[in-house]
Amino acid sequence: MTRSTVSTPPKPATSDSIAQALSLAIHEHKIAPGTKLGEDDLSEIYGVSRTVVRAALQSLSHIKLVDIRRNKGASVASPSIIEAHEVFEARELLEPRTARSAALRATAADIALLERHINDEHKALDAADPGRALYLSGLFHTEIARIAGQATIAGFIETLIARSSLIIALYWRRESALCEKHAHHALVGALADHNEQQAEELMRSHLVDLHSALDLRERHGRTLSLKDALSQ
Amino acid sequence: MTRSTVSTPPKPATSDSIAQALSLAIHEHKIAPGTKLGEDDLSEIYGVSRTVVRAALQSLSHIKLVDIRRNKGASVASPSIIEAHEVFEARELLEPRTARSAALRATAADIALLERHINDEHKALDAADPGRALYLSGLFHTEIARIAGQATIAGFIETLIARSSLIIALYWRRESALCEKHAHHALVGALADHNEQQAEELMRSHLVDLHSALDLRERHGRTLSLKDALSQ
DNA sequence: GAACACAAAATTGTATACAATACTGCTTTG
DNA sequence: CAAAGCAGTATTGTATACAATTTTGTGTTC
Repeated sequence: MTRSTVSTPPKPATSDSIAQALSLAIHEHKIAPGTKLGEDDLSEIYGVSRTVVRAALQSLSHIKLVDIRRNKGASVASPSIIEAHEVFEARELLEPRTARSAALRATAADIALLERHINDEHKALDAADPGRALYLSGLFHTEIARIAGQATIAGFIETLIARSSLIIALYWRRESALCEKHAHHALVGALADHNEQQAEELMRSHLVDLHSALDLRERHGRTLSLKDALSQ
Repeated sequence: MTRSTVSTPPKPATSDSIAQALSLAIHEHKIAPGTKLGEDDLSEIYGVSRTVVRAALQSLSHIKLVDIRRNKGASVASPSIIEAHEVFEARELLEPRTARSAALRATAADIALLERHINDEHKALDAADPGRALYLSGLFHTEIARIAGQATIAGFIETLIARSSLIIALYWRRESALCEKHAHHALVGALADHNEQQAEELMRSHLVDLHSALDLRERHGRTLSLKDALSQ
């Protein structure tokens, strides 16, 4: 996006930039849950010492995006079925309320921004880049939390959405025809109209739809934990 | 508590143990908001290198207990009035729901544990140790979140309670006669009876009481941000 | 041939050394 | 005398070196 020259410019990567790059890659499903994140590999990739890589990994582990086990190193987290339920239940608790607040406070600029987000999302889908579409979809939710003006809760939601990305990578059912484009569009409409009740209700049903589009049966649970235990 | 011998035993402190020790000290108001947390000082105190101290500080900064600014080091966070409101609004959103879930799931052992907590709280108050009483009071809330069985939300609440401790240190009004002992006791009663509605309502009013016992007027805001800007 | 034991390699945890930045106090100057 | 400039000190940021632990591969034994 920034510079499309041949090689990456020798920009001094900071721990934050590395965390963000990894976070983006995870969001876009470029790195699968369970993938080992070796410190030496990353330090070579980003041209910094392990010190700063470790800081980035620690940062990501605090939001449960990566899993650090002592003397075992870091790997992309793979949430269990229980955790998956918890994350979506938390979202169903927080986000409808947040959408209501956002409906109260949304300005014309906010609405325009959200519509641009949706537009980008469609473009990513048309470009057959579902990873980026998923990332933008998460950004849409984050943006609503920001509009609501509750930075604390917005922070929580941000981590929940990050974890949702992992959950979707693990448990998404192909069969379920997801058409959240409409859901997002309707939500923006409610926000633009300052219709609090509708915004809250649309957000709730949207999240319930997402939640039920996951395959969170037990059988997978066993497979997952075995695979998890084996994965390096 | 552990060993009351003369000097501290040469136990190898880990980054987690340091973070917990600092967290406890902040909870108990042994360290005031704004206090500088120099890396060299801490590394000497705990007998480890700055590496592990930095990890501990980073960990605490992620839950907003300490504030790290580049090239400026770490200091105990001092939440603004806006942040204070946000924290309590978030608590008022999360905790009543959590209390409801806890009322459903609380076992006899849970109730006994909570009653022991309240007892300890009273003992700390009698021993004229309000810092410890405050810490135990926070632990009471954390425990309820744990009983509710939603680890994700419980984690959020834990960070909110930690930040509440800072907020209370900054904005508590002496005048307000706090008698939350009764509130906690009544809450345990509702949990023991599995009375969801009452538990939710008691928690909500308890939090509203706490919130309104803070002095969050603007005038302090200016004083605070000035002091904040000056405090190294 | 399978299982165990042990040695070698790789990886993470911690400490230390060096570089960069911010802070302090003095001197100088108007 | 106030204010700005400058040198010295202190503190943080990063890289590297070493220690500890885990993993891997090989050889031995039953």
